[in-house]
Amino acid sequence: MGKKISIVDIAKALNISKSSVSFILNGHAKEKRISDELVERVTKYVNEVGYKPNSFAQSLRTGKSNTIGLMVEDISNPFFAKIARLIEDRAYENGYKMIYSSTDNNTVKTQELISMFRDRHVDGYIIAPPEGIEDEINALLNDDLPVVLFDRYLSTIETDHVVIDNKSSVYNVTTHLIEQGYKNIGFISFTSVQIQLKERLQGYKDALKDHNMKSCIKEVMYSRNESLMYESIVTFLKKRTDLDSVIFSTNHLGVLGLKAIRTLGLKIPNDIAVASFDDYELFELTTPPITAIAQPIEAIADNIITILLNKLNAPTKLKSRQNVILSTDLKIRESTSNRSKKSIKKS
Amino acid sequence: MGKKISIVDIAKALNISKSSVSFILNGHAKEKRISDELVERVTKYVNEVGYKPNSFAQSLRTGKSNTIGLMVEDISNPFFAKIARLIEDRAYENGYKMIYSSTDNNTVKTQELISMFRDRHVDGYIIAPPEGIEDEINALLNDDLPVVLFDRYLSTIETDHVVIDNKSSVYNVTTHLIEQGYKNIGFISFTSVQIQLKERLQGYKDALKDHNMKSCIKEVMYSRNESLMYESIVTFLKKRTDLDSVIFSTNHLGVLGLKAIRTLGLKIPNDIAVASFDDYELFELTTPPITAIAQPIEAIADNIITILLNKLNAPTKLKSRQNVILSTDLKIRESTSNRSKKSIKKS
DNA sequence: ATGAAAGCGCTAACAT
DNA sequence: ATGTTAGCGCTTTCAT
Repeated sequence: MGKKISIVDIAKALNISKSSVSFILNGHAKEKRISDELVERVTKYVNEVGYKPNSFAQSLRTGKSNTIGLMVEDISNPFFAKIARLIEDRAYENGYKMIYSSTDNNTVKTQELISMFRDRHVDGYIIAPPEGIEDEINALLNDDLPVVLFDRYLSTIETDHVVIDNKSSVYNVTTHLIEQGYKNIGFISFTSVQIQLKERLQGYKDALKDHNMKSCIKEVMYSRNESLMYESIVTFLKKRTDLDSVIFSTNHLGVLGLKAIRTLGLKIPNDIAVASFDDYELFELTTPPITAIAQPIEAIADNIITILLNKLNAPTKLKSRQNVILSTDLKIRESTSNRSKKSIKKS
Repeated sequence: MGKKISIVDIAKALNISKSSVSFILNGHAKEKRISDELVERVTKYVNEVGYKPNSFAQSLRTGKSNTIGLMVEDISNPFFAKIARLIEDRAYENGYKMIYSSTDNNTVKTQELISMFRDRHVDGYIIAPPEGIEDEINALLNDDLPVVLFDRYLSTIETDHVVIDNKSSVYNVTTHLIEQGYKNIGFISFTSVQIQLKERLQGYKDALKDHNMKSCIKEVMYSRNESLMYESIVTFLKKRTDLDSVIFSTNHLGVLGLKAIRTLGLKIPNDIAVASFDDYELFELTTPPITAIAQPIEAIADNIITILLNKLNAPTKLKSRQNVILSTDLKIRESTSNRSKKSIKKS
């Protein structure tokens, strides 16, 4: 079969040494001053027989795998799926393969994953890190492996990362709700010490504080069992009927929240206004459409892969750190439309 | 660094030969009748120093990569993203890594991808094949590489596949619309010879024929440029104001269609009833919720990976073929509710 | 300008 | 029961 042909075979066929073939194949022909005629002959033959180098042998020899490892929370989450797709395209263009995995924000699973990626000699790492993974990341860094974090970073670790301005994004949407006349704004997030969620929460708190309003926070326990989280939101909304609006801190929660609100028969925005982090196709198509904080997905992916490729190609350990903070786009839709008129009707 | 320790190092440290170490590591201790004491000593040491075999050397030697390659149309499409996630979990449980890629239904890109996967000695292939890829698939099969097709199959190729009953699914939803009193049912699909789309179309045609109704079909040209497809749908809907209902043949088209309908200011289901292939979170949350054909995602993923793992572990080329055809679940929602009452009002 | 040869880390057939 | 050894296919140093 085609795959079996090796560099020796082609050396034999052409009656030259395998190292010459290797040099030519790797573009060292010039510096080795190999005759153009030979180069020509080899290239032609290689194309003819469709020779492909054995990547294991190559990697075994060079220690490089031409692979980028991507670890996200959940590859089936639309936000991460889009990012993955964009990065994948750029990586392939640059001759890199991708291998990705979902961490479920589970530290142990992530440790295993990192270990597995290392076994496979992944050349570069792109990670949306869960909590408690500092040591493993540091170990990668110590071994001079390029790592780019995104979506969140680890405050105790100095490495490149691409994130968004979570705090001010939520500050803005909260302010928006306040300006629209909402008085009792709830905030629904996950129980988590992940920095991006903490920042989002802080943005909410800051905005309320600046307006002398009091907060109402619900932290849902993350679970792979959707209905558990859903029930948790339902219970909360049932209890806090005083809320006139609510902000969800992720698209995942936003979707669950919308289901809960629908089940409870609440009307948006009359009974309750809704805004969510992460824009999502769905939010445009609901009735009414949902106000959302849109992350600049293309820019995020673009920054990540650009930084990583740079590090991969860098002469050697240029110890420069790039921390990119991108801003978001608040898409104001009808789910948070002006409350004042309704207030008059209702109260 | 930890990664540098090799089988020779541990042989040296323990003052034994590297083959003994290898045998023990690969579980051949019994058959080689190696003393339990030695086994114990080696395992202990290995754990202590955190030795991990070099996967390239292993693969180079054995020709196995413990990797499964997955090729889907677009990994950021929720249907494929979910499938990928489910398969990934099962694969990891069984010691396999996943590497996946989006084909964009582009034959040339898929050829390159298959070639790349081969270079990497992927052990098994899971593919949602685009048109015109028969030769490459056959080549894989000829080399006794396990291939499982899904979502569609290639009629000229005999290989395992997992698909759903497209024709009767669409037949059913069409019949449902007819029973609800709809008289002018449109069908929007992609211009494509992909078998699953052809079958869906056929289901639609059959249902209309059985009820002596005439069809109205729009085939949208696929493009990575969303707005092109969107415009195409808008134009169609504007022209065919006689339609009282429409079926979209994929979730992608369904979402674009909903946007178009919203833009045109049409009310669902009064102005136009809507049903779509592929259920999707979104379809439950729109107002009204959209009737959809739900694919049994878990079952699909489960069948795929089970078949593949079986082939991977099979003694040797057991030439059994498994063709699984799963049935779908028609989720009837308000977007296709009874037309009779409205007809009275309107006509 | 070209070739010989070492060796990356591992497995397994073949000794002993 | 344990050790020796020959590669897997490639890159690259060193000789010529």
